[in-house]
Amino acid sequence: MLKTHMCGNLDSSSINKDVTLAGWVSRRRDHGGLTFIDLRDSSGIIQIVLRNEELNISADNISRIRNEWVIIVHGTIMIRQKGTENKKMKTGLIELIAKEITISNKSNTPPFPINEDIDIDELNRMKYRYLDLRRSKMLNNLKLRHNVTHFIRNFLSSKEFIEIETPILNVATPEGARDYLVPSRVHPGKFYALPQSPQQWKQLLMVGGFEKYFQIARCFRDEDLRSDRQPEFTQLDIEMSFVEQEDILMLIEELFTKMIDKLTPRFSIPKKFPSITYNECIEKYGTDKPDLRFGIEIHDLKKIFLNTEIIIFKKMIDDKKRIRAINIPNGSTLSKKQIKKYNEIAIKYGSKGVASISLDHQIDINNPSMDQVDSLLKQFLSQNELENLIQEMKSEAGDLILISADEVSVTSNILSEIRVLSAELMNLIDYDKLSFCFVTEFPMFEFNKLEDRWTAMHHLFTMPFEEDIHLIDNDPGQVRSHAYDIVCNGQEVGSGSIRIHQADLFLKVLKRLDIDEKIAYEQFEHMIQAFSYGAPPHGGIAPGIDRLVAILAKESDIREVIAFPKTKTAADILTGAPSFVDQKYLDELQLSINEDERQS
RNA sequence: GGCCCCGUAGUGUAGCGGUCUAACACGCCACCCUGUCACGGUGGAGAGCGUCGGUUCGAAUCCGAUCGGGGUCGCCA
Repeated sequence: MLKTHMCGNLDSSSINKDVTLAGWVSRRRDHGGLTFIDLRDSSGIIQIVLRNEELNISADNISRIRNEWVIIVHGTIMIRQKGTENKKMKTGLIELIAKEITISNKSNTPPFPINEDIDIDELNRMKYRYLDLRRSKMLNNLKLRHNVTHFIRNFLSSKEFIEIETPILNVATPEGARDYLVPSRVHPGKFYALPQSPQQWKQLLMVGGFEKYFQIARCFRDEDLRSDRQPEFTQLDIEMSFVEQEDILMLIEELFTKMIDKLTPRFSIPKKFPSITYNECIEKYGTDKPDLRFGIEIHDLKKIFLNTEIIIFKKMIDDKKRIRAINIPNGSTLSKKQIKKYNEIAIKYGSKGVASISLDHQIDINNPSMDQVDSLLKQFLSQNELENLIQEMKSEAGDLILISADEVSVTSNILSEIRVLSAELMNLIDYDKLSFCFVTEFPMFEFNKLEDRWTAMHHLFTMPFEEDIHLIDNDPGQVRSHAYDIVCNGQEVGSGSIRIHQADLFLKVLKRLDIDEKIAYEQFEHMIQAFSYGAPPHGGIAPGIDRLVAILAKESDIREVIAFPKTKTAADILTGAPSFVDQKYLDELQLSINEDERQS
């Protein structure tokens, strides 16, 4: 090794030791005959003291050293002179008195500051990602990511799981997300698909008798991106045989609580992760990924407004639509502008708006006076309705009630978004809290309006509730499944299910999904076959590593925990991928490109 | 595919119809400085405002298109 120690690992125990350090110049302070260099390596930063007269290189050469140059320094670790200690630095009690310096490599002036924690344009960061990675934030995030995967591997290994790799080149399947395709040279006209997840492989491993499998697996989905979605992402893929849903959930709960306890103890997490059913979740929070760091639950107001004079509500009830509301504590202090923003949210989801009822801070909650209510509905709202409303919403003086009346899914979208927005505005969120929960009993099927058919909500290997199987043919929307999500702070961090392991049930599901029997046999023959050779009951879960690490790193964008992420258009700025390829490759693959589409 | 936001020296921002041949901070270059740690001091260089077109006597500033980045809805079993 060109160095004997790491900068950040040195402390007072090394005083008077001769060491050789190597790294990058993070900052220099040139005082003429005396120069300080903050030397950075992957472990941290230490101050180097350069005295012209004590060095092997000329004063001229010392003054030429610049940020990000790579230097190797030999010298003695000394305690700092009294009064010159730096409490802000981990190594601030000591310093390296340099005797010999080797300049290993010079550096151009970096395109953005490496030694400051400021926001740089994303495009620039991606173009020079290797420099961005030198910044302490990225270093810490990727270290945390390593710690997470390391912990996972140890934890699952200790529970006798074994890690098995599965193929990247797979057969394309019609269901689910759009596949990334890879053309085959040996089979002209045929394509592999990159895995959306190792779903089928892990089930085949269960049939293969490995009762406990895991893999930290790369997955690919060719869909539009978001700050929490990359075209390639990593999931912790877990599958077990002879398990019930509860076994999987308990395993994940133990893994996550122990991991967070060890790696990021500053977070407070529930000892037990609460479980909530999908239906209850939608009723209370309007979403299947609720943020439970704060209250504000959705209430149904139908019974209060059954005989109302408020025409719009009456109409909604007659049309079998819903009237639902949330109560924002102290929300009467919100500005008109904010209320307008709420209405814009409602319009975004295709509704006309939200009705607001603002309660004065002086109002007597047990005997409310209409004079202390501010609302556009006021003249049609009866005293009785007001009282019932306050009681139902458990409102207090100064609160704001927001009512959305529309189809159930529309009110859910609106109220769930307003709920989170309001909690942020009213400072109801404790950002040191990780409110994990499980959402269970997802519907087996959902109707896809675009394709005019039923699709699998989780995936087509999900086990339906035994007692709901008879509904598959006639009332598929009512079939519950053994599919579950793990949710944290309003984000889905993983989902899983107990799987179908019997061929006949699988065929019944495929039929429901209107997948032609012949095609089904072509696409899934291997699964059907496998199920017919003593497939054990099995199930699993797949937490997303990127999202999990982002949450633990307090990052809102998963790109901040991925070394080389892609842009929103799935491009890699650094390397230029995707790119056009030489005609000879296309010829070999027997592919031709529509020239109209080809631009440079 | 729809909607929205952003694009000014190397970096981060200001300027939002004439006072802008564009300002500030950091960085950069030169010189000075032996205890600094966001070192300090003196001096200096560096952009014509993503691109194209339009409106106007006059455009970083207004309008349109386009490119790039980001957000969001759809989509993401």
